[in-house]
Amino acid sequence: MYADAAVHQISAPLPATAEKIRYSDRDQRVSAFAKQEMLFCEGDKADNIYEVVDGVVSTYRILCDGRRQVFEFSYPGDLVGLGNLDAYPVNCEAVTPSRIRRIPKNSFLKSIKERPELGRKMLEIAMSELSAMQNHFVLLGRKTALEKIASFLLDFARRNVEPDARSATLDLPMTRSDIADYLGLTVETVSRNLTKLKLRGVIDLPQSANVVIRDMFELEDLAEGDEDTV
Amino acid sequence: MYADAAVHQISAPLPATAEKIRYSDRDQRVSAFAKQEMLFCEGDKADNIYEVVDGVVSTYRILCDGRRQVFEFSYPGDLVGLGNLDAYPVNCEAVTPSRIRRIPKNSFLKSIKERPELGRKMLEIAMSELSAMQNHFVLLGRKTALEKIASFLLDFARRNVEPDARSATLDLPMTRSDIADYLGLTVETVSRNLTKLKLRGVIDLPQSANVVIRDMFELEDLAEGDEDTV
DNA sequence: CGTGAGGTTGATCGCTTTCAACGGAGGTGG
DNA sequence: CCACCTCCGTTGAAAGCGATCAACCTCACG
Repeated sequence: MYADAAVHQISAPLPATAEKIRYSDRDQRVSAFAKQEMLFCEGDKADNIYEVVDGVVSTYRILCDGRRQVFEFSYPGDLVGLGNLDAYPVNCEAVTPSRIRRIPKNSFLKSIKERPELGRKMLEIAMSELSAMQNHFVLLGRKTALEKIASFLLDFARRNVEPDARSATLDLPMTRSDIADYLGLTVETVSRNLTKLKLRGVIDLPQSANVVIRDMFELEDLAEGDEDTV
Repeated sequence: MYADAAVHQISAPLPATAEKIRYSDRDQRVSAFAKQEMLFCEGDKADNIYEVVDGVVSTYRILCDGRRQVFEFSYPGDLVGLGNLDAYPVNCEAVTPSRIRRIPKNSFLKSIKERPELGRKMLEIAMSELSAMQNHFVLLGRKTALEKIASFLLDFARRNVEPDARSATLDLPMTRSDIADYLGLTVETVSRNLTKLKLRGVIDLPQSANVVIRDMFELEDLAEGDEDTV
């Protein structure tokens, strides 16, 4: 459902790239992670890069007093753990039971060195990652709680349904706490604003993990703060 | 002062790279921009990349209702306008009078294609950019106003003074409004918290653009929210 | 059936925003 | 050269949004 790689091109142009990376021992390196199991921790030696084969993982950092910021959710085809530091600067854990391919950083770098076009592809990916992050800066810095929730649902919907759909059914793999820490809110505020959207008739919430977007366009308006005409 | 390229290695490993890019018409492409003059606007055709030779520029986006989010300040040696989109997704304007080198995107891409090691260098830069952005996510999503201000001053100080200095004098090139929009605050809140830091004796404010950090370590504590022991 | 984690809702608090007034610095024109 | 004006920054008062604290609900699981 949410992990449907087939409809996952928009914000994750990685599959094509990842597919080009062929290792002799490629499939032995895929292993399973339970929900909430760590792929790696902040400070661990950054020897590997990970490709999400199936499931969802989150990347986050925790401040000394417990505050947490989730940086991104990664979906099948996405790579995590990339970076030029010796140690991972972030934590990474499975949000759902996942299958993850471990790619030794050395061989990854070697591949890039051997095939410049691969490096350019990676650069392209990094760039589009950068521009995707700009949207999130706007969200964190300038949007209200309601706008954040609307934007989040919309982003999630866009990777799972055809672009011009007017409605959508989503199965959110992450908890309210994950969402809150991704949007810079508390769980209570996330919950309250989901309820608010439901009362306004923009979405439906058959179950807590199941969101039905009734009107995509209205949600888009709310996400941009265009108005409050509901 | 703030534009001292010599002490500008930490967050901008670009000079070395930029220096490797030699064009026959290299110096003809440097032009001057007045304060607040736009280098390019959101939606403009992204034909050029710009290197800050001297001065400071800001990159930002504005929502339809006027809310603004500044993504970054770029300093001498930094490149702006990179990206794989046809149109710039952001606005870019000079914060101070600046000298800017325009680099046609074509020739830039050609250079990368011709010299793979340049592409790898760029990838490295993009990566470290990504990890720098993570710090800003934490700041925007989880830090209080005081922590944001402290973090901002600290970041700015780190690019202008030797790493182990206990105090520092800064000349902030940007306005309170720029700072506010960078930190996701209002000008009033920025002003109030600078005053608060001053009253606590952590900083001094001889003039509004001039900040003296009296105790770097204390500022670091405040930036991380370690405590409020002042 | 009991238990515990995740989710929702209510009441209250407090930080940041908003609205408003004022002060100072720089620039322009009389 | 000075008066004026405008922009930027600061400060005060009040409002509002999201956080906090707390209770309760729901559901999966042992």
